[in-house]
Amino acid sequence: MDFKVVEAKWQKFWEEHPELYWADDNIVKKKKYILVEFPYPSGSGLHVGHAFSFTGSDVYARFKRMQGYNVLFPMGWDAFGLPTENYAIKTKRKPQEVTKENTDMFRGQMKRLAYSFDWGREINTTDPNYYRWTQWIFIQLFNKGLAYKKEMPINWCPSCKIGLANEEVVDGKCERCGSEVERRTISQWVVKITEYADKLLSGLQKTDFIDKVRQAQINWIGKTSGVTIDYPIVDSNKTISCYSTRPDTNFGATFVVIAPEHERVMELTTEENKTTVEDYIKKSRKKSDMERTELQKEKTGVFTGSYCVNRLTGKKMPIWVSDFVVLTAGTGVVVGVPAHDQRDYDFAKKHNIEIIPVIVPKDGSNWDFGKGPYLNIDDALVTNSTFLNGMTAVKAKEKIINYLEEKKWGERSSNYHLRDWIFSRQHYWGEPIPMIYCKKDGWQPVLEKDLPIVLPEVEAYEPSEDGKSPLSKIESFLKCKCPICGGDAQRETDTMPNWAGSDWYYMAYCLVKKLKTNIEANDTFTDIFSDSQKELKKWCPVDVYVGGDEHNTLHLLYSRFIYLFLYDLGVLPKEIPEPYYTRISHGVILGSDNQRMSKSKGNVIVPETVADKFGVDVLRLYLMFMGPFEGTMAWNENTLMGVKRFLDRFYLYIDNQYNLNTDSSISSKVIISKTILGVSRDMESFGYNTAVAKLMEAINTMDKLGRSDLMILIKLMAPMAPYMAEELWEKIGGDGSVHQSEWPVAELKYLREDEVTLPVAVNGKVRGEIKIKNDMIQKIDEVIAMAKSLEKIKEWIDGKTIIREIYVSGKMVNLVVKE
RNA sequence: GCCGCUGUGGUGAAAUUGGUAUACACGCCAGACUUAAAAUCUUGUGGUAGCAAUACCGUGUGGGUUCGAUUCCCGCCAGCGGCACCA
Repeated sequence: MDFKVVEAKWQKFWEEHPELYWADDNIVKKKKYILVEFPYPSGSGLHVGHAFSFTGSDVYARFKRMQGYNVLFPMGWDAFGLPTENYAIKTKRKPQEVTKENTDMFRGQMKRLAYSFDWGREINTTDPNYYRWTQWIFIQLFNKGLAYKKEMPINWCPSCKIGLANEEVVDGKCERCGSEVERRTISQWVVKITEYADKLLSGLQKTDFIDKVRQAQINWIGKTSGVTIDYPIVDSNKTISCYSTRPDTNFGATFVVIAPEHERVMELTTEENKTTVEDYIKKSRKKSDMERTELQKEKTGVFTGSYCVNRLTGKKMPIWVSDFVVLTAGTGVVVGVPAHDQRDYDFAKKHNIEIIPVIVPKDGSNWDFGKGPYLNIDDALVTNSTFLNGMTAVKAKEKIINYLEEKKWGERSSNYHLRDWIFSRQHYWGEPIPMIYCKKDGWQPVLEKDLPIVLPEVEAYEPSEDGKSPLSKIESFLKCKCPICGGDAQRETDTMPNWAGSDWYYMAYCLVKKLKTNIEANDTFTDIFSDSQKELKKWCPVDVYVGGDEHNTLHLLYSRFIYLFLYDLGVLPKEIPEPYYTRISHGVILGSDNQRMSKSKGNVIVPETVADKFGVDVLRLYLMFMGPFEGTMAWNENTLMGVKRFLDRFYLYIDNQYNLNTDSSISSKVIISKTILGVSRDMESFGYNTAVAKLMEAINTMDKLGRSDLMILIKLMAPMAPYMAEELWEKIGGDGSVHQSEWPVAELKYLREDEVTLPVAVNGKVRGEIKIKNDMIQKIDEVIAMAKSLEKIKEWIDGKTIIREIYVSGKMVNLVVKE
């Protein structure tokens, strides 16, 4: 088979028949929404990771279509982002143009690799018709009080010249470029995702994510529960609040520590400590997050001069400042119980603070507090704590929280690892945040009729040292009128983070036809949403969401949040509380040296090159055969050659007999039925490696087949090798496109074998086998008698006593003997 | 430290979820075709012993449950991924 000729032929055919892969909004048929993460269209084209996940998803989509589902399998472009902006700056071109080129390239490559996307639903996050919706969503967040402007210390990447979300900082370095991140204080838009922490947590129960993903989400949200305790400040009528998950140890509290960035630090600092505290704050501000965590053994800190009172014991506790306390965790102030917390212990030791044990081992043994804190919770009893004495730590925690609440000294509360979401980016190539600042009216959202706020075409997009967005230098963009008073006002010049466009793209695919609807005077976006209930109800939730592990926390959480928010807003169908039903995480392909592919290592495999050399079908089949879909596996040219051999053999096998007038032999019929069953089951669970193995086995063991069974084989092959299947389907005279043919169903009569081979074991070790007719399966005594009469078995049981005879119906016989 | 995952031939990996361990593929050995090579095809291929039938051992490791464990339970070892001074 000359794959180049065949590919060209069918590519043309598919191009002329896009309806093959259209999802139908109107037809009454069971639906399947199969979503694969849309790519960032970089200048280097589709890489092998894309090819892998797209092929896996495509095989599933084709399989489901053939099974009679109305399949929605869309594709689009997550096209805002720094690489394009940087590239545009370097080449002095417009990001819009560069994006257009890149998406054209990606689309072409995808079509060549035969992905059966519904191209009628293509979306692009940089299309103003798309991002006006992204902007509209932001306005809804603002209107509900979930988006607010705040002076915030941010993670600043000096190389990208951009503020980064906490999530984008890895090991104190910029996730993209690897430069050391600095701290800067900038006024930023922040989205209160924390308000949805509990809903994001409980909503997980309505999904069927794989455990790994579910756990990742739970850990990321990181809910703990405890109590916020107010400690009165000495010589003041104020209090200071600390969050604690271990109030059961609170009788042992001896000091309080406040984070250096905390707004109340100076208020607590007495005159004589002012200079030392100020010095300390300055020093710790200079430290990057990296340094702060690197130096974790050394618990530095200074005394503020103030004290507060532990009302449980009446003890005066000194208030210290230390950068081991994280401002954004809890209240940013920590109560120190050195006897039962490693960090508190280290701090107390260093600064000579009293250590009071209040938890002891249950078994009465002595703990040497000179060596370290006692951290055990399970086998511990409370002591030295008046009314808590003798209780287990768990019981004491409940009791003390109730007590503190009664006394109004504290309040039961929860804390989350999840942080509010910094939404501002000081860059050009992103969605403009649709807000206006008026001196008189403050921050106001852009009126719906004025959406989208389109990115102006600019000459220079370089980010600047002052950290301001390039848009701030464009007068015509900056200046505007206040939507309330009509007076002079200024536009927000920050743009949105990359996540914004991908937060709701799976919904956009459903209502793609309405995305461009004109907003008339009386129309609103909400109206269009309401008008789209039919489409949303039709397709959502996403049945299978295929993506990479790297998006299991952030993207998945952000987009779930946006969905839950819009759901509460009432614009989404009531019966669909979560956007994604299942999540499949695809594996990673390493270079042939078992290392991550990278240009510097020279181990990059380009899918197009492989397709040029061996054909698309070989590439696709090989990707599916490499190993389990979720696994990490290395590229191996030898295995690829094996797959090529198989495809050649498969083609010849059909080509040699499709016009012979033979009938299938019974044994071949049996193999065909088993293969149908096995391949279908494997495809259902993304077990493509074993699906291919079963097809290989079939070809290896089968003799001549009749026409209808050859057609079945072609169909089974169609999702993975779409070109060859289409070619063979035409040869054999099948109707239309093989991809619209019906998925075969195994014939039960061939699956029912009339003879079963049973292994016979003695003491669990297989020593022989018997063949029994089907109607014998239930006859226990006869089967066991047969087993015992086997010559080979006799050798093992003669002269011994059979103490047990086990017959697992239709499975095996086991005889337990004793000397 | 916390959470999650993985460990099976020379290699990538299977095993219908407790019932013949190593399917399928690569690699390797031998053979056929060829002047030769490549390609293709055929046979063999977990280890040890044996000419052989066969026997014993064998799924990281040590225990346990069971007639029977790659599969379930407990401990350990190694590796991978994520989070981490979160109070």
